[in-house]
Amino acid sequence: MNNKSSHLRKYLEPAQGCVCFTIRKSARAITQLYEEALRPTGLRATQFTLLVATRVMGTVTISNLAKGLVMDRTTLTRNMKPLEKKGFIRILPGREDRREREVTLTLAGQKILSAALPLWKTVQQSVVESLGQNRVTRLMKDLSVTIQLAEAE
Amino acid sequence: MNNKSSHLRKYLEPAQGCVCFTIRKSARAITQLYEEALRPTGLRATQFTLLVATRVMGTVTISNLAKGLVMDRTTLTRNMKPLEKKGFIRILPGREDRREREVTLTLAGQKILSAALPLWKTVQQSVVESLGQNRVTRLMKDLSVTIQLAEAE
DNA sequence: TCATTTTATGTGTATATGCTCCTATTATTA
DNA sequence: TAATAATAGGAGCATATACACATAAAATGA
Repeated sequence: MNNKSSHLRKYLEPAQGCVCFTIRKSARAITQLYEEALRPTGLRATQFTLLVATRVMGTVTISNLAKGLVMDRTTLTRNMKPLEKKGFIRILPGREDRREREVTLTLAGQKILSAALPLWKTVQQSVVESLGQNRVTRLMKDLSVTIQLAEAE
Repeated sequence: MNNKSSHLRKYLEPAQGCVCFTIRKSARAITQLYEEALRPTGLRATQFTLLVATRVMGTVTISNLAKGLVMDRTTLTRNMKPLEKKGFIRILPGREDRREREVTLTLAGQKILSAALPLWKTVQQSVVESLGQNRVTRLMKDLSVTIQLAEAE
């Protein structure tokens, strides 16, 4: 046994068994598929998510939206920038509380979202078919528990 | 039913059922836990991963390492920069093939890795305990299948 | 051998991520 | 009510991510 492999055993577990690494790797992998599918719209995976979330939540503040996305508040602010620049969302000062900033989907935002929806549906169905509905359902549940772990902090 | 919610139904599935969104959200959440744990070492989650991978693979080229990590080659090149700057890895031109660049762990890299290992172990065990070993095992398997989906491209 | 192709890598650009420190506004309390 | 605390948000900084394009070197083929 040479010097290189003498203590390798120690590092096989953090290499292969690390929950963080595996989830991050999977995030990179799955993002490839969705971004490939959304490319005709010019939307990134995150951007599609933000538009959908804004659509579902209606007019919403930065912090509330960030909580729902388990995303840092400052990250969300910056992620909104490209969408605002393209005119898909509008950010206005809160009327009741002037500290707040209210995010709203514009008409252009609704249009791009409508265009993106069938593309999302296609790749989503493709992924569900490849993985199998049972595995997807199970995976989503298990990931939800993982997410709650961080939310509990 | 007002105008706002009239077609909301369409967007509940992409909001709650999107595999990409859920995995990415989970990646953000779990990364918080591991980076919090690794903070005393000054290593980010990705950096710890890169050091471990380099340790396990021994001297390795950028492209081969990128394949193993399911990470874009150019992403890996840039991710290596902070580690190189801190002296944890060394990148040298390939001796046989001068196009290649060989990544090696330095002594300082081995030291920081040794220091980080128990911190990783603690947070990993904590996560496994919180999620339950069964769920973790299942989750890792399901995520592996997801990763293979992108590798098949 | 020399032209062509393939391979390994880097750069420019844009977005994604979150921590620390800062300001403005609202809420609380002495 | 005035001082203080709490809250919402932004800016600076560093890292993470990957596509398009460019370069250098090795492999291939006529």
